[in-house]
Amino acid sequence: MATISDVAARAGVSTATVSRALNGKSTVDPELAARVLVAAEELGYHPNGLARNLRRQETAVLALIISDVENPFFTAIARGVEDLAQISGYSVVLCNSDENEDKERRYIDVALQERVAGVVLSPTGRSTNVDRLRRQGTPVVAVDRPLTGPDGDQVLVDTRRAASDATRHLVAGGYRRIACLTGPAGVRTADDRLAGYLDAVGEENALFRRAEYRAEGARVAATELLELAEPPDALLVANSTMTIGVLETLASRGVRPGRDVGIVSFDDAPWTTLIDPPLTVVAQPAYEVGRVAAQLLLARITDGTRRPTTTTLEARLIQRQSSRR
Amino acid sequence: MATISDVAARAGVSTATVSRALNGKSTVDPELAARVLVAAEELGYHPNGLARNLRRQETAVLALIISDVENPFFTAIARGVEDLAQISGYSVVLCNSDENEDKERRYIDVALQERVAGVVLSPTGRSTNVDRLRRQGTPVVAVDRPLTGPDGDQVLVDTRRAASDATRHLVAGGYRRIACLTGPAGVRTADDRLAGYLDAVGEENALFRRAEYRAEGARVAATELLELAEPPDALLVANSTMTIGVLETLASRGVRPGRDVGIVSFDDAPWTTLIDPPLTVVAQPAYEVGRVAAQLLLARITDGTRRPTTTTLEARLIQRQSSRR
DNA sequence: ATGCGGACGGTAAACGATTACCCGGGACGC
DNA sequence: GCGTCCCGGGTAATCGTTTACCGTCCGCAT
Repeated sequence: MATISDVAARAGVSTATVSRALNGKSTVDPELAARVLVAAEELGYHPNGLARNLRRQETAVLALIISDVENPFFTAIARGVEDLAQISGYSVVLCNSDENEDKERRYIDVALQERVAGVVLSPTGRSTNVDRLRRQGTPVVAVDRPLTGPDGDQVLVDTRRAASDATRHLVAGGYRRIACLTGPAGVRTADDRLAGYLDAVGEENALFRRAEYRAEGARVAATELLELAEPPDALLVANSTMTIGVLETLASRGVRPGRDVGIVSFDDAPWTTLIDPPLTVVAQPAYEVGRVAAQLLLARITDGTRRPTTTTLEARLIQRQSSRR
Repeated sequence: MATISDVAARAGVSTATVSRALNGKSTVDPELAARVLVAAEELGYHPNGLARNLRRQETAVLALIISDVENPFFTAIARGVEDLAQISGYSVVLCNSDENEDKERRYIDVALQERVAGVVLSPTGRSTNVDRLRRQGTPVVAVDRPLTGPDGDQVLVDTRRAASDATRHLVAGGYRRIACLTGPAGVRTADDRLAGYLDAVGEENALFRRAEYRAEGARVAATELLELAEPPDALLVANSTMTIGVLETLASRGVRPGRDVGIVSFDDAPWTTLIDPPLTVVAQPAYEVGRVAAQLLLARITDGTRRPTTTTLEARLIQRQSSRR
């Protein structure tokens, strides 16, 4: 692969001139510049980004570490981050931590090694991993879930309030025994959504189950709830992937969503209007979360001394038919 | 950020020894090695990947360029690629080309600059972009859509045959006027699925529309079809994102899927069993496509002289209720 | 005519790792 | 006892850029 000296030799100039001509940093005689351009073209020269970044001590790459590539909520975030990064000339490396603290750590190691300019991540658990980034001075923005440690930049959704609003909406709709299906303890969004639910129904009426943020776990939990002596007449489900499991379970037991049991689900997945009845959902501004996170990150990259910011975006309850009798 | 010489100084050895101790390439006195490890730990040393890769002339990074991060088919591929890369110690950079040839080119430039070890991509159009990779000797594997140029490695799905099987299934079900909704001309999968459909119904009975591989375009096309003097009694839809648009259109016009108009859709999205009636689909082995592509790519990276391979995987028709009256 | 300043372009020193090469010393064989 | 071999570890070259620094040349002012 052609190097800068090959180009220099071919154009009959020094490597410094080639670099200057190609980067337009300093002024170069137009005739020389033209020769350089021609030579570079002829050789199919592509500057070696590794060498460049090594020398410049900076990279135009952001790492985005999310907990599930197959969850539309996170891919929407990814799109937001990418769109914004793109216009500032940054590329985005997407890493899938799979809710697995080990994988998260490995990817943080990679980010550290590759000296990425910054990291956007949805922290999987106790954020001891993040400290390593901080110690090395790599800017980090947390999305979806807050960091436990001292304050850093983060972009969150007011998910507790959204959960309590959604629950009150069910109460207003006449449901009397509302259950909550949420994610694992320790996952902040899961805990917050449960807390919002409890805010609305009161501790004494609490009926909830926890499961992995997956269809499979939700199936088991939903079955348990339905087999209670006094089964719930409505469900608040903390994530659209779980809702798939829940709806499958209902269908297999002949329980009609909306009529026999009210449903409100987090995440406005594209299919939620297709089922019968259409699903009432809590729409989270995922794309916006991604955009804001990228903005914050870029701002911090250019100015490391900014005060850390926490941005909280509002979710929106979209009322459809699954929460009305 | 600590460098290898900092570690060397602290451990009282040379940088060469640090490198050797940390990489375990050559044998080092255990006592020295221990000192090095301690020093590295104390300094929070992370080797600079840029410098390492520059020197080694290789990176353990693969680029995966796909045309839509929000399409479950592609995220499943991503997962397949990632899982396989992971176990071989490679990281995967995911890039979203958005079916946009310009973005694709930009990302290929990045891949070239960063000297990634290899590229998996779903080519957006005429693959002139790919030639640049080839010229530089970067291994490439195409997924989902073939490369036009001279042969290279690729992993495809026998989508033409799947389309004709699906169409025949509709014919067997008694549908008499079957339409096909496919993607834009020039996108190979779109053309192949149309071709498969034509294989089954014959040119003389052809009734089809093209649209972007998005819900929006599908809405328009579906409306057109339904407003024909002789509207179709069944639809073959080339992609699950389009199917969302189609189902919305049907619902808004009070046309019942399965009963009034049969439906078969490509892609076994998780929600296809939730709607009423459950959707008959052509399940593509997306995860497998990703795995095989990664395998091929890694094989080529280690041995550039292998003969190029085209792997064609079979899709599977899953019969549910939307294709039976 | 001489001096000075500015612009341009070359030389070489970084960046931080890996690794070819070399050197010193201990072990072993003759 | 001496030569040889081997092993461990240090020195320095190297990867391909960018850029600080410096020399040269030209033009202009005195």
